[in-house]
Amino acid sequence: MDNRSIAQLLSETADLLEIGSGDPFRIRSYRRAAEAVESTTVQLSAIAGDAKKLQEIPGIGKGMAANIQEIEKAGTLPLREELLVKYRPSMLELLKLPGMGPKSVALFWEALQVSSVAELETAISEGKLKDLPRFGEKQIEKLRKGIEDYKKNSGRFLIDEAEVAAEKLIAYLRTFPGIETIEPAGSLRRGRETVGDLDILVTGPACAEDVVQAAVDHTAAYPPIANLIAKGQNKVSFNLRSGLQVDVRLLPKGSYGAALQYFSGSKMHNVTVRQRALKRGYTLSEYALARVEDGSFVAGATEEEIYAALGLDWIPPELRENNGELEAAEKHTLPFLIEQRDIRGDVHMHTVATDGKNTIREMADAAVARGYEYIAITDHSKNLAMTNGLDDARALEHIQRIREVDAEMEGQIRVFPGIEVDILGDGELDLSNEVLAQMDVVIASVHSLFNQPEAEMTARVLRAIENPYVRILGHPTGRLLLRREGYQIDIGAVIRRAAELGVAVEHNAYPDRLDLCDRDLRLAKEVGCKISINTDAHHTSHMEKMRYGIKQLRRAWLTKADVLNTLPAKEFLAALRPRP
DNA sequence: GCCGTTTTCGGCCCGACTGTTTTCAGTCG
Repeated sequence: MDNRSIAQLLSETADLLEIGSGDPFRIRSYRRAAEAVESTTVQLSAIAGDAKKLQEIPGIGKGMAANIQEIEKAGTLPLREELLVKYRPSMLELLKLPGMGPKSVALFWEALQVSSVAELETAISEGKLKDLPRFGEKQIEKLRKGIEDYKKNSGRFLIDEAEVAAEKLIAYLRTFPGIETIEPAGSLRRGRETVGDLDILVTGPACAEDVVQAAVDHTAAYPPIANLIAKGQNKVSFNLRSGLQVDVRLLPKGSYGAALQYFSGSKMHNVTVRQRALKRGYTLSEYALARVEDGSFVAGATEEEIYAALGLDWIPPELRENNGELEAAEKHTLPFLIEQRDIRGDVHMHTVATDGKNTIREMADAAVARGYEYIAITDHSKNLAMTNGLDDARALEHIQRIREVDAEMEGQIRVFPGIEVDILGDGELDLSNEVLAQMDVVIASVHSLFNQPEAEMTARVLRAIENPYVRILGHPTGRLLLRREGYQIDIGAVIRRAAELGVAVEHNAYPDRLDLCDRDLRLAKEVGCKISINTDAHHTSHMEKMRYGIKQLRRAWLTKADVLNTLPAKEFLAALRPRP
């Protein structure tokens, strides 16, 4: 089993223990172990036979090593199964609702036998929550809203999860002789932040009509399949254990481009493209572009030849949303979208000084390996007590160490001193201006001010960016995909004011964050607000997540020129808001 | 359940916010 799945089992066990109000410290060690498993670079299945090696991972002791061995052997662990008899698996889903913790799940179960989102919804509409302690009007309304938001997103998966699932399947399919090209289509290819299901298109000699059956059988024999939905002539559909639905289509080379175009969507883009085809006497299907009068073949092997036959430049999948991309493709004015390799630095990251997992030096080395020219170390400030946030004195010491590492790197990379300072309830920052003045990169972030009225929330953030030392606004909307809609904030007003002040707004590239949606990013570009894209890395491996954020920027039509950290080190600093 | 020991058990990042209290529990980061 892969590390991610092991981590998930451990973390679910922690949740269940918490619902059963187990020993809080025992619960914490399950969570810590889950985190450790997730972030270790060692593949656990490779060392599962050796309990000593497992225990070398910090957070894994004797008992947890045994648990992991049991998971490898049996696919689950006894404690979890035991708890799932007592409680219901659907309770884990309840925990995902905003404001729902283990205590509330336990309460609803004991008092009302409510164990799922659907049952909770019914209980609310029947007014059964009213008699429960701690649940007044506001709490109930919050839950109602939370369920609504949850239902909007449920059944969708974060882009990185979908991509990992796609990569594994692709590696498996590649082992079959005669399969040459495999590509994900659908919303994954368009770079949507979440995907509903996975569309994989396959071609090669093995997909020719007369021989495709063997390749179809091979696909249907993919070991991780949890539930085979359908196996047809050239299509296999199934669910993975995560619930993600996958459709694999095996197509002859001649129609591969047409299929890729068709299944990449979006729906509205395709409608417009087909209308255009009809106007020119063609008809476009997932098999080919053909003449209307006699059905004769015009194009189909590649997307390029199809778009070209319609008088269009090839359109990057991220732009296929019927937002003017056809007009631009016709006039040859499609933008040169930003690419991963344009990014020269990641300027929001944490170290062991607060809640990061690596040292300053380790982060710097990892950034060198990625080819970056600079990074900024921006640990938390004291208001985030649980992260061991820095106060003025510690922040000053930390800057000193950052400068030392910067010198150690001897120009291989620049390491800028910075801080992610917290915005307090009154819009003030929790470190002194004297200290902030020492930092190259001051990111002001909202962290813990949920459930404020929108006007209040917006006023606080606007107040915070008036502080002349603030150079970047960190996770400006605070949204967490699939879990919560985000802070209630007038992001338009914030972006406009940031533009006036010269404060950059951050797009957090981490897949469950992806702070700004494409609408916000387009607005930022429109009003001249500077944008910086960062991963908020708490571990060297997190820097990899940059590519998911890049897709969002591309979807918003952004180019290299629109993003601050595509600049070389000196120019980057110079482009930040000038210090007083 | 992990860790670090004064090796055998005690300590384990904690403060802010909210809504419900009438002194606090639950959730969040």
